[in-house]
Amino acid sequence: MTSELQIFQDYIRQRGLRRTPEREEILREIFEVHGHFDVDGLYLQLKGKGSKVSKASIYRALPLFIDCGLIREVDFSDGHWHYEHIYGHADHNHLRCLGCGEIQEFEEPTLQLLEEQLAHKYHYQIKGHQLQVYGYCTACRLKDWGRQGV
Amino acid sequence: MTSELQIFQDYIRQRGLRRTPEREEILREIFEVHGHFDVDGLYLQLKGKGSKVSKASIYRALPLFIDCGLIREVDFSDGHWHYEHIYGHADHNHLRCLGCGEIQEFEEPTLQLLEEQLAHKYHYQIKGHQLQVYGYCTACRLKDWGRQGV
DNA sequence: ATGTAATTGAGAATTAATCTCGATAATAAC
DNA sequence: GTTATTATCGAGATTAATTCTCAATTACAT
Repeated sequence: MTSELQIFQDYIRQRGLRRTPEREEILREIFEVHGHFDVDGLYLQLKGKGSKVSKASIYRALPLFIDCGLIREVDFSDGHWHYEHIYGHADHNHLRCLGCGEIQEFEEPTLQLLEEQLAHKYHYQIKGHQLQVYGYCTACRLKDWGRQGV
Repeated sequence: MTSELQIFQDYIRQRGLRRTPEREEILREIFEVHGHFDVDGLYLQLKGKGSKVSKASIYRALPLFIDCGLIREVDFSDGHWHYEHIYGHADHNHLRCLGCGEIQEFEEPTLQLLEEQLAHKYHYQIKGHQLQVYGYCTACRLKDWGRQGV
């Protein structure tokens, strides 16, 4: 059994929830894919493999995976949530092109220090952060003559 | 005339758009309020003052204010966009309590350097960033016994 | 085996945001 | 000032992501 599944099942047991084939199917699919995903894409992928899992179940399962630290929400400011693996992946942030939507991932270890400073200064228990940097990639900068200050 | 209005009118003229009482009303209201706001709150405030401005007009005006650098979108992960002044305010980020929603603002000047590094490394023209740090404030940590790892 | 209560799928409901369209009004040209 | 052009307006319809409802199912404890 993969350790993602193990983590999830420990979480399930600990919370008095139930192991269901649907939840395992969804989790397995998520960890077979690399990179970001969203609800719609995940649903279509599962459907394409003959799965009968409903969107409602996906919407219900994702918060559990988030809660046990396997995945997290990512905001690409395009009207719906995206998600990505946390488990087994180095912490990273996203540089997004406002023109074409391309995503570059980058690491910024100093944010760990920032979290500790903030925890101390404001007496917070920090659970995480989201850093999105946005701008225009070279290709889009050359394309869009109309825009200002480019 | 306030300089926010001046900036907006320069922008309007430059783009061949039109000065309308609705847009000025909305802009004036935004800059009378301090702190964050959202479309619904802004609409109700205007309505409360007897304004006839429609929500559609607010939705249409905000992108203009964003485009000319007066305000920006802020993501509090609660299902809709929030906005805040940029003009006349130091760049800052948000520390949000997952329990009660309290927002602490903090400055982190090193992100300016990070932007420059990213611009160089990935050949991007950086337009801005969003950093949200989230966790639990002292009060919420004491309240929520049920949660884990608190 | 049985009881219970968590979970499911299907579709309705909700909600933020966008779009449509006829009416209005800001600007430019005369 | 008058007129023409067309951006902008308000109201309501539409879209799309997400959540909710509810009856049927099923995981788990006893």
